[in-house]
Amino acid sequence: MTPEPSAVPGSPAWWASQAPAPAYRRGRPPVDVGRIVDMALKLVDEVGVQALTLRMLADALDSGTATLYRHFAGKDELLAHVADRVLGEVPVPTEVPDGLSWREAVERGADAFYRTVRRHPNVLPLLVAQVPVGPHGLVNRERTLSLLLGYGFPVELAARALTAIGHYVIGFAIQQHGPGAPRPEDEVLLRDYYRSLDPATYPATTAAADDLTGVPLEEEFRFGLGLVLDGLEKARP
Amino acid sequence: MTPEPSAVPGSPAWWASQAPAPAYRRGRPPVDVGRIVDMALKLVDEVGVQALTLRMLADALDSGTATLYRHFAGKDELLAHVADRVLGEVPVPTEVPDGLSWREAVERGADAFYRTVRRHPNVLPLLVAQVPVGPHGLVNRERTLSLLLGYGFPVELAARALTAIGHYVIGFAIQQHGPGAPRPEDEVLLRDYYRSLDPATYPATTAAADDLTGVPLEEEFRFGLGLVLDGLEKARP
DNA sequence: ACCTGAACACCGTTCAAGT
DNA sequence: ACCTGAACACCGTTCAAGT
Repeated sequence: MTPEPSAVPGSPAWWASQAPAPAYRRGRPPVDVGRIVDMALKLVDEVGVQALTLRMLADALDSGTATLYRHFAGKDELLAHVADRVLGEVPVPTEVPDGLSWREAVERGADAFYRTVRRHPNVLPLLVAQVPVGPHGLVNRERTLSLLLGYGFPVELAARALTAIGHYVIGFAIQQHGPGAPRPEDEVLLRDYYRSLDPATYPATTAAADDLTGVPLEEEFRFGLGLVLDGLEKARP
Repeated sequence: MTPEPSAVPGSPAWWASQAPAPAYRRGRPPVDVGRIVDMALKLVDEVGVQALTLRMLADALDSGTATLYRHFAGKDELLAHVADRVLGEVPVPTEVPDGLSWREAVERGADAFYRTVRRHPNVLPLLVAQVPVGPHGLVNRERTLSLLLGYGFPVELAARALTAIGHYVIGFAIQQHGPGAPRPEDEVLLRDYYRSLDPATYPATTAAADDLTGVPLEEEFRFGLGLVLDGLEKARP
C-alpha cells in the first residue's frame, strides 16, 4: 500500500503523495524548496522550459545538481511545482463581489487569469500539459466554483462553465503568447506572409490577411470570451 | 538578402523559406522526406515527442542520425513537418455543403478537426506551440475561411470565428487528451482525489467532484463548442 | 555526389566520497 | 546527517572518412 512510486509528476496521484510541508527536512537547509522553485520560475521566464538546465539552476543557487535531487525527484517534478507556483499568482476573489453581475465577475476572473499567464508565457506549455491539481490549482478551482455557485449556477453547469472557460483562456494564451507564437514584431511578417500567398489558390486567406493578424490581442481575447459567456447566458436557468 | 538562416522552425518565415519540393535531391534517395515524417509521426504516436530520439528514428529507417540531417536542419524542423502532416489528415470540405446551415457545417468541421487530433494526442503539444502556417495548415485555414465567407460571414467576423474555434478545439483537446491528461482509467482516481479533499476547505470542489470528472468527453466538447456557436449566432449580422 | 560511423559537447541523473 | 564533485548513460548535432 505504498504510494505509487511511478506516479507522473503533476498528476493527481502524484500531488496527493506530495507532503504539503516536507517533514523530512530538519533545520535550515541552505537551499529550500521555495527558493529553488522561485529561481526555476525566474529562469524559465528568461530562457524557456527547454533551455532551463539543472546545472544552470544549480549554479544560480550556488549549489550543485545533486542537491536539487535532494528536494525533487527530477526535472519534471520541479516543473510541476513551477506551474503551480504561477497559478498561485492569480488573484481569485474569495467571495462573491458586491454589485457585480455573474457575467462581470466571470469576465474579471478570466481576465485576471489571462493577465497572470501572460506574464509567464514560457510557463504556458506546463499549464496546458495537464489538469492543474497542485495546491494553488485546487484553491483556484474551489474559489471559482463557489463563485459560480454563489451566483446560482447549478453544480453541473458551474463545472462545465469552469472547464470551458479554463480551456478557452489557456488555449488562447498559449497560441498567442506561448513560445513559438509570433512575437509582436513578427506580426507584420505573418501578415506579409498571408498577403504574399497566391490569391488564386488562397483567395479567402489573402482577403482576410489584415483580419487574421495584427488584431489587438486584448480585443481578440475578449471577443472569444464574450462568445462563451453569451452561450452561458443562454444556458443559465 | 539570403533567407533568414535562424528562422524558428514552424514560423511563417521558416515555412516560407522551405522549398515545396526539395530540388537539391536528385535521383531516388534511400530515405525521402515523406518516409521520414511518416515514421516520425508513427513513433511520436507511440512514445511521445520527448521520448522520440533521432537515433530511434534513424534505426527504424535502417539509417543513421547523420542522414536525417541531410533532410532536416534538426529535430525541431522535423517536428514542424510532423505537425503539419497531421493537419493534412483533417478532412476539410472544399465547398459549401448542400443543405447544411452554417452552424451545422461549422460544427461538423470542428468535429472533424477534433477527431483527427484525438488520433494523435502526442502531437498536440506541437500543434499548440505555434500558429500552423505549414502547407496543410494554410490549406485548412483557406478552406474554412471560404466556408464561412460562403455562408455570408463578413471577413472580419469570419477571421475571428476561425481563431476562436481553432483555439477552442486545440485547447480542449490538449487538456483532455494530451500527454499528461488523466488517462480514462485514471478518471476515477481524479474523482476520488477531489472527493478525498476536506469538504470544509473545498466545499464546492467536493460537491462538484462528479461533475468535474467522468463527463463523456464528446459531450463536454460539444457543450463548450455550443457556447461558442451560440455566441457567434448572436454576432452574425 | 551522396551517405554515415564515430566522435563531440552537453544533458538528466546517480552515487561514492566528503564534511 | 546532510551535501556534492565527479562520473555515467544518452541526447542532439557535426564532420571526416567512406562508397
